[in-house]
Amino acid sequence: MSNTEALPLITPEAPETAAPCCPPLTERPMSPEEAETAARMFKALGDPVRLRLFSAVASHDGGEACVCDISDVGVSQPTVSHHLKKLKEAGLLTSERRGTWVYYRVEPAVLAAMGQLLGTR
Amino acid sequence: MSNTEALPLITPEAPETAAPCCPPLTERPMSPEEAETAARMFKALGDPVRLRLFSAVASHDGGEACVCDISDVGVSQPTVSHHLKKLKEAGLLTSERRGTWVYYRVEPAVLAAMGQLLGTR
DNA sequence: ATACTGATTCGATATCTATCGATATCTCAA
DNA sequence: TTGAGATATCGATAGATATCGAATCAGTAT
Repeated sequence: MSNTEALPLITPEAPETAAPCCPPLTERPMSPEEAETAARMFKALGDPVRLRLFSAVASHDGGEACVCDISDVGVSQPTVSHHLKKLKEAGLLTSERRGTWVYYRVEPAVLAAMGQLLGTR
Repeated sequence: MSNTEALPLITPEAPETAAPCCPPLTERPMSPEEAETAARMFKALGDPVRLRLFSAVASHDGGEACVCDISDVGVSQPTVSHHLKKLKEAGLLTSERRGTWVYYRVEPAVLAAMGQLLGTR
């Protein structure tokens, strides 16, 4: 098993039309379901190593980075791989193999969705 | 006895001038220190129960809520208290006792800081 | 094929965390 | 002072998670 399924923070079929998962945190109390969905994202970014990996990808030229470009975060290579998988499972990153290397990129609608959640505008 | 110190996402002395902890995630790779600080926040919101509690406080009239107003999240009273403490330790909430009740409110600079982190604008 | 490099998966482990019931603390009122 | 209601702390526990080395898989080049 372990099919690394992206969890639907935003509708995976049509990321352009991306309806964010939830209204702003401050608008009304979140429902249990909304909280479950949104917490997955926050949790994924709730580890320093993952946050650095995510930031490294997000800030990299062309909006994508090879694992080899970002692995220098002070943990072993399997651990890097583990964290990237978590970010992928949370729907924050996507990956694609091109030849020898695997490239990760930020799922664009996600940042917008999180921003909306925080009520920033 | 465990003084529940707020961690400095923003400078605690002068929340009005609040310099956020970090530049946008997408601007450059975060440093280990920045990641450590920011991850604490995300981690605090990375639990569904905590997210609901936070949202309940944030959306409550007057920007604050008594524990009794928000405890209906499906877990025991000690667990609610535990989660509120975590949110406080992460610098997301503050609390004040008024008579019999304890009121929690959102640390206002925090939402802005998180928004900035996500690069939403 | 064989060898080499990059990346993921596996299996083990130590630590962390969410949860609970019981208990303690605090405040007000009788 | 005694009692009751609201929160917080304590102690225990089951489950999650970050981490590693070893093994494996996937491509490329020799």
